Amino acid sequence: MSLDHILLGMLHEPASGYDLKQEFERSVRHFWFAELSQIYPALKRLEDRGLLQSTVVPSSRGPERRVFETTEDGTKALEEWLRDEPIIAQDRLAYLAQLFFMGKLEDLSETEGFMERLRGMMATRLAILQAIEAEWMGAIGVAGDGLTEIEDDRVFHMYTTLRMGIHSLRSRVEWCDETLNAIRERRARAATRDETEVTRA
Amino acid sequence: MSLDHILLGMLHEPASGYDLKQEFERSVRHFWFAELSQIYPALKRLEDRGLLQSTVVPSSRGPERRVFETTEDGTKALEEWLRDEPIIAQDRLAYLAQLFFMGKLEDLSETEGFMERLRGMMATRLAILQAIEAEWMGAIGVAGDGLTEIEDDRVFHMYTTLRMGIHSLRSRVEWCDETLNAIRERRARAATRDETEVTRA
DNA sequence: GACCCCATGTAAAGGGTTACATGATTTA
DNA sequence: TAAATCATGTAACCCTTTACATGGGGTC
Repeated sequence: MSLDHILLGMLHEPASGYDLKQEFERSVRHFWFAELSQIYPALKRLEDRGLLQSTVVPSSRGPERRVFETTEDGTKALEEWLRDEPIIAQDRLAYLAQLFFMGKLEDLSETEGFMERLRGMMATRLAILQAIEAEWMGAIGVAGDGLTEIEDDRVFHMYTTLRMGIHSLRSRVEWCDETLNAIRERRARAATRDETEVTRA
Repeated sequence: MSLDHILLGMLHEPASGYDLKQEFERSVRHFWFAELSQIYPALKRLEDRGLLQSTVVPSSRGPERRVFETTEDGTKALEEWLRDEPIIAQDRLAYLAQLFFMGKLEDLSETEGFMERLRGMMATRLAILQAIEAEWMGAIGVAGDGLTEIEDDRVFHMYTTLRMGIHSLRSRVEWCDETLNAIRERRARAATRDETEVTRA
């Protein structure tokens, strides 16, 4: 299971479930999401299987913390997963399903509105990733091509996943634009046809 | 739930669960996937909720077929869903998670192999979608820009989803290439550095 | 006779979301 | 004193995957 391996990957240094949730939001949010209510039992499972071990430590503020660290078996399991074939899951894109059947509404202005809202959402996400990229590049003091100028190999790997998000969202925005153009052309043509008919009548 | 609505969308004419599975493979496979064992109970649920009704009919070959058709309520439910906001689910891209942590292997050739295999998979999928597009364009006898030349609005809607798949996979392949180039540059640089050190020693 | 396609399902297990419960400390 | 943050969890439900069960008809 991927969540388990992501948790193993994040535990290069000891951390609690709560810490790991923060880390999720900070660093892998663009390709994975997990609720706390999913993380806690996952950590317990991993400990039961001997891939993690935990100790309870008092917290400076708030209740006690259960802090996990990787065992040797945990590291082995992670490396095995990293050497696996690329895991590609089935896409399930509900908004494409909506669009696919939207012809049934027999009103292209519905589709136009839908695509405009979709474009907005995609563009917002793209802007967020680009801001993260800019911030990163600033932090490491890199000006030109991040991919070749990054020193650290670990940072390089992380950065490539951000690049994927940017490529992907850019292509989605482009697709929205292509589609919106086509819709507008179709609507314009339909309007002209109607006018001609009205004039003729 | 989206599966339910996709089934409603597909039932413009009466069909059995088995038929609908074929239809899944034929027409929405690039953005949705469902097992038969998921489709049968889904149809039952929809019938219980009054959005579908079914009749059992004998089959020319094999066992009896349970054929479903939409009710008025079913059509209403579908249209409501179509008028909803675009539904964007959380992406969960396991292969990006693998890549994100792959620096831990401390061997860029592992990453290179991984990215080559990933590129292969993406390119294969892209080729499949492009073949479908070509076939389609041939079938409707359209030569130039499909999006504006398609007559039927329903066909237009379906075609846009195929275009999304093509855009998306093309951008993934491009990202793989960008990443592979960067990896090769890094490896070349590392090799040069090693040589210099060997010469010096 | 073996195998594939037609056709319908159930059952168990895995993975994810939403809601609920609890309670301490810090900040406005 | 109210709200936010720290911190850990459980429970119910929903969706998906995998495995199992059944049996007729046609083809090699």
